[in-house]
Amino acid sequence: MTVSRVVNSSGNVRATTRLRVEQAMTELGYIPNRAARSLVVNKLGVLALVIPDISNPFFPLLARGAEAAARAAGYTVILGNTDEQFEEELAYLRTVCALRVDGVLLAPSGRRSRQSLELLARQHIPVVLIDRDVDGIANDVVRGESRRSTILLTEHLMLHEHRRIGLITGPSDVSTARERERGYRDAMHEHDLELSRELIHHVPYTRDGGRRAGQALLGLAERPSAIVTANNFLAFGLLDAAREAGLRVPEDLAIVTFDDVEVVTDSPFFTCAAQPAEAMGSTAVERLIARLGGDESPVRETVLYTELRIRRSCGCA
Amino acid sequence: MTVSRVVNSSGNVRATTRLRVEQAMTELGYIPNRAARSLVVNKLGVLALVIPDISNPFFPLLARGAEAAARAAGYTVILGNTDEQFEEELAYLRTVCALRVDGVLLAPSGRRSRQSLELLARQHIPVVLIDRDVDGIANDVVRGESRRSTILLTEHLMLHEHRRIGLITGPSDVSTARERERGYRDAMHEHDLELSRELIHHVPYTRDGGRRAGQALLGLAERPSAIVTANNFLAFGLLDAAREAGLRVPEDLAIVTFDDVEVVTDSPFFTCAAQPAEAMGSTAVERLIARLGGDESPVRETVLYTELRIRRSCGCA
DNA sequence: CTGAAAGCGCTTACAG
DNA sequence: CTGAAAGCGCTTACAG
Repeated sequence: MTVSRVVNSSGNVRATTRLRVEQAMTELGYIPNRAARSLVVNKLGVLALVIPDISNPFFPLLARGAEAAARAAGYTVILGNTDEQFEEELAYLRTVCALRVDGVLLAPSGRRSRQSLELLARQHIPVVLIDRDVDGIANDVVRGESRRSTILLTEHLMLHEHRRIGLITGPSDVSTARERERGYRDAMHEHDLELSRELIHHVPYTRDGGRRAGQALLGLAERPSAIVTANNFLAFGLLDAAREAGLRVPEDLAIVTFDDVEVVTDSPFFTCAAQPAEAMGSTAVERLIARLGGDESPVRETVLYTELRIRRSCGCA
Repeated sequence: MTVSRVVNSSGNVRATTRLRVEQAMTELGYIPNRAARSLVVNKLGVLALVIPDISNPFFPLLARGAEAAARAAGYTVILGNTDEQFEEELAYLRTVCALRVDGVLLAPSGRRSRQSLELLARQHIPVVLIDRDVDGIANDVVRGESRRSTILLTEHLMLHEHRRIGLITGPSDVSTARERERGYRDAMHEHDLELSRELIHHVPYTRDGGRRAGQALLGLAERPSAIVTANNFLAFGLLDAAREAGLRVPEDLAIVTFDDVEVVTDSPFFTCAAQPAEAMGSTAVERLIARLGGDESPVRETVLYTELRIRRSCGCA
């Protein structure tokens, strides 16, 4: 009991007693058991972050932002990777429920993640969605601006006189993929450009997905002179396809994309909409911690704006 | 008690009783509290993975390998990022000790990580070092082969007739940086090439570090015609410096490096020693789980070999 | 200022 | 086959 008071610096302890306790603690290397503590105070001090693809540099950056904000608030983040598989997501969430983490940040794998949210709601574990939203259920979400940014990207291609413009986006299952498609469609429509089905491809958010969609688009009788891709992997895959087809970028094919991966690339090449990944992570943590602190304000959507970075892949000098 | 038997399928329970329990469980959405369980069985089912730089794609890959192996064995991995700061590492490890995780995988920040190992030993938490070793203390370690691979890289440059070859490696604090330096020195010595101090640079494992060291090397009165870098960030930084100096790679400057980041790069450009990051993660987890299972065999060093990938940055067609 | 009692949600060992 | 008792390492509320 007295030890507990010293550890938590709660209540009054005589100075000499405190010293004796502290000395014994360092002597024994005593570290209080937080799992045991959590049993009675109902707080573990741990937040779970669930991301769909750890090999996409966007998510590690987001994780770093989350971690920094969590640490500042005295929380530890545990990270889970789902490889875009709903089953893995659900399994991981069951585990974190069993661990009784205080809250969850979830970048959902897709539409079925609604079940994930239902599980967490039932366990009374607060969640903040991150990067992607889930249909049919209202939940706090922190995400990037997708639609408007894609309009800007598409219009930038039009400035370069492109009129036949293709789109490669992610699975229609994923909110960001749909929003980016919407932005593309809006821009094309707005400027009276042809919006044909063969110009729009939904594929997994992978390099191979981008390559396949690229092959299809570049194999078209009337091939597009420019293509918008919805993330960095898709852009690289498209670049692969262009090379295979013997096309130069941007001379023969202009490309603009979502996401910037400048940390791990040579000289930045892609004109892109760069999402503030770290800020997304930290903002989501702040929202979650507010909920943990008893904030009962209405469900909130926080949209962080992206920055357009003009590089060379669009045809700019 | 009966519920416990059903949950753990231990002991005998009448079929009808079991059914009633199971029904109640799904009805209530009951998920057993693992923290409470751990208090009595002394096992949490959680492994901590501590990495120094989540923004370096090498570590997320390693994390994915660790996660897959852990999941296969029924463990959950929690990930911590230390940003190469020993203080962060120690703080994170204190937390995982307090959480009473079953074991730790540690990619240490440097020499001072010896204290980390001492902390964990004192708490009787098994550790496996990963990627990097720590001096002055014997511990299981799973790492890549650094010295011999660097010899091969350096000799490959010699095949291209280079004789004045520079090295940019990480902090001498970090075992991989030292081993790679050793490989470079051995190769140079073996072939009677000049080994001068001005040709060897120790810098942080960052793009900026690579750039600064590159500026220094390329500013030399007699500048090297080829440079070995000890990781992917250093290689990109050197490329930046080469561009600033108006040098073409590989025509004016040949580069070979450690680590391959093909997932997130355009067409693979760097001739490199590619470490099997995922295998390192999974192998380390297997070692750790063996220790958890009571394996008391002598401390073991597991060295995974790298693959030399010949690309264009060295001057090969 | 200090400590004995009760309880958090589990499991182990024992009794019936 | 089922359940009451004790205990894991803590904290809360109370007594002294």
